[in-house]
Amino acid sequence: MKRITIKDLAKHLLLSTSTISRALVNDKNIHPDTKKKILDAAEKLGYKPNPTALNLKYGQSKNIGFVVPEMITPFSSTVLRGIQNILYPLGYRIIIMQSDENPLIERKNLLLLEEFNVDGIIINLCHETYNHDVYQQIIDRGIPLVFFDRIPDKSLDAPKVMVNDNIKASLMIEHLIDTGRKKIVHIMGPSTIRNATERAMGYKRILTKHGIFDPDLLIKTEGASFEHGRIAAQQLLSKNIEFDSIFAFTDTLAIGAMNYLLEQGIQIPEEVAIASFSGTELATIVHPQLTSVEQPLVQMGEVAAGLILEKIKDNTISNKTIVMDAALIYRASTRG
Amino acid sequence: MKRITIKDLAKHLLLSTSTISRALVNDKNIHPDTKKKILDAAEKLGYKPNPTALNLKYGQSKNIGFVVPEMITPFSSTVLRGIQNILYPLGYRIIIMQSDENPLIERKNLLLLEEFNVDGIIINLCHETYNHDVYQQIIDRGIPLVFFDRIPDKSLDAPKVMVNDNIKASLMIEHLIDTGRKKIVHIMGPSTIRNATERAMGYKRILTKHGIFDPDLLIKTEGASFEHGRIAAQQLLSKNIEFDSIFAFTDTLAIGAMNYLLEQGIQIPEEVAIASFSGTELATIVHPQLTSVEQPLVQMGEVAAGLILEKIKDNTISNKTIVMDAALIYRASTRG
DNA sequence: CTGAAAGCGCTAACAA
DNA sequence: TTGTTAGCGCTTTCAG
Repeated sequence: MKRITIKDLAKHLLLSTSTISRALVNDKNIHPDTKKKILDAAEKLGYKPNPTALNLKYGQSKNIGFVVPEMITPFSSTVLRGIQNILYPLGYRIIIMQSDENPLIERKNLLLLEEFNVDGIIINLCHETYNHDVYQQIIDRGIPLVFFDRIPDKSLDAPKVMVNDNIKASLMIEHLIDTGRKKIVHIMGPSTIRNATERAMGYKRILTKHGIFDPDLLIKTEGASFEHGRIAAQQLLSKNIEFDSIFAFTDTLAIGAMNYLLEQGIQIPEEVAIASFSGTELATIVHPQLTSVEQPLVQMGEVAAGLILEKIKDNTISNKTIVMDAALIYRASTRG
Repeated sequence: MKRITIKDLAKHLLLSTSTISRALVNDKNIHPDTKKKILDAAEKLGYKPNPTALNLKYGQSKNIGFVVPEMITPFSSTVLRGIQNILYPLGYRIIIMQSDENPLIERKNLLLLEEFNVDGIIINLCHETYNHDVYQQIIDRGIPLVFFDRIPDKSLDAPKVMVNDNIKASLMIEHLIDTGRKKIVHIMGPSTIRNATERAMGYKRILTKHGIFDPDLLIKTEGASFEHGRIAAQQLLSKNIEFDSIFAFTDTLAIGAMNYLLEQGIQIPEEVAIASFSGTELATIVHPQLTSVEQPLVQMGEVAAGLILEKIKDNTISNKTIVMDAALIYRASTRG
């Protein structure tokens, strides 16, 4: 079942390979009749261009790397959808690497992608500073690197796609206060993640403004999994800390915490309101459904894909940081 | 930032490209000193082999297609992890395509993968029979095609990885009966999916054996999303059908149904016990946690990857169907 | 308008 | 032990 090539067509039609190629690439220097004959034959014999040959010729792999902390939650898969929307029609392939929230694996993944000869990499960090050298190295080697969601600090000059974590977190806290909550816990993600500190800053600022900031209510976690959320809630209860609401760094933390509270017989939202930050479907598949800051994940993917295409076309253009809007969606977990 | 090639090394060291190549591929016909010199230079200049050139040379793309109905739930991402475990170390890239549970998109994806020149495809169907012709065509063209989870009927000769849906469903129903449930609803998936009919058969067989099968308790859905689960639960209530438990085709259906019942103030598991079939993390992130048949997803991925490697190596070997074991995990949703 | 030939990076006969 | 050459599939000068 050998692939049929341009050569086979040439032999079949007693023409040169260059003529065949001309017909196929819509070159003007070809007689319409010849062209038609070739196209018909190509169709009949089931000719398919070999992308590998083109890649070699043009020095591109048409592969884009996509590096994310995990794909278990819908967060990255949703962003991926946006990326695919843009990149697949253009003939790009996307290679996905999961870092398991482990900077060492992230590092390995990045190096592997370089081996794979990708034309660019879109990445959501698992740890802000750990692999700074590798990011810089990749950029220096001329491979476009686009960051989204968890981006590195300003010292790294690269295209970035993000939302305004600080402000959106502030707004969510304002909402909790508006609905009568006073003892607002924040389950903060690891401070090695920029978003975690940004969201925490928004939280702190508003509470301070209202004169109700209490450091005991700020719980820092080691990670952002469901389990970390559970543990945070457990801590709150075991320390006998009084609270009437929780704002969590992510859906996963919020859900983990909520489930633990529910298991302890605590009423959500009557006794404790819960709000999160993400934009994944997870917020709506739990009961009660979660109030949360919803990021436009698909569009973030599309924008990231657009940025990488720009850089692939011309690596010298200056790097944009795109700040996207996120929406506060109020659901049952903060009502009542 | 041009990539450095074998040619650059040759020029640099005043050697021929073949000698360079020999050093790089560990050929024995080379003087140790020369070899060392070359390897050192390669290291120093940052030489990286160009996979595209090799692919062209050997007629392989080292790309494997992975086609799934969706990646929003952790199901496919977990299987993917298993596939990556096996395939990444071997230098394969994995191209992921989501079919959105739409046979037309699945068809398009498959065709696109063919264009992409993949060496093989691992697929979880979104509809059993609709694209039968394309599957056959791909196989006929010599591209190994491995099915997992939702597999096609016997008429298609290809490697398959599955669990024993029928038996495991039966065991779960027995469990519900053992714990005192008598009016057991089954939320069945679309009958265009083989697993759905298999699991439904297990359900029906056991209930019939116990003389308590009631066709009114078998709800067929149009899909397997959370929303479909909600709708099913809604139907049950609006039709005033009495039931004390639900066995759902998937986690998603179970969760959708459970949330609807919870919203209506129905106690889970006191009034209605819920069990599902899947093996994803979803079962443990809801409250109460779901009893379910857990498939060994990572291993399924590893096995599928193994099967495709076998077929890539020798496409003439006969096709195996691997039936994996699944475990019944009892959680809070069926207690009490 | 068409053909011949070179070249993308690499390997593998075949010579030397 | 090393060098020369052809070729993987395709496009693109350069001749004709």
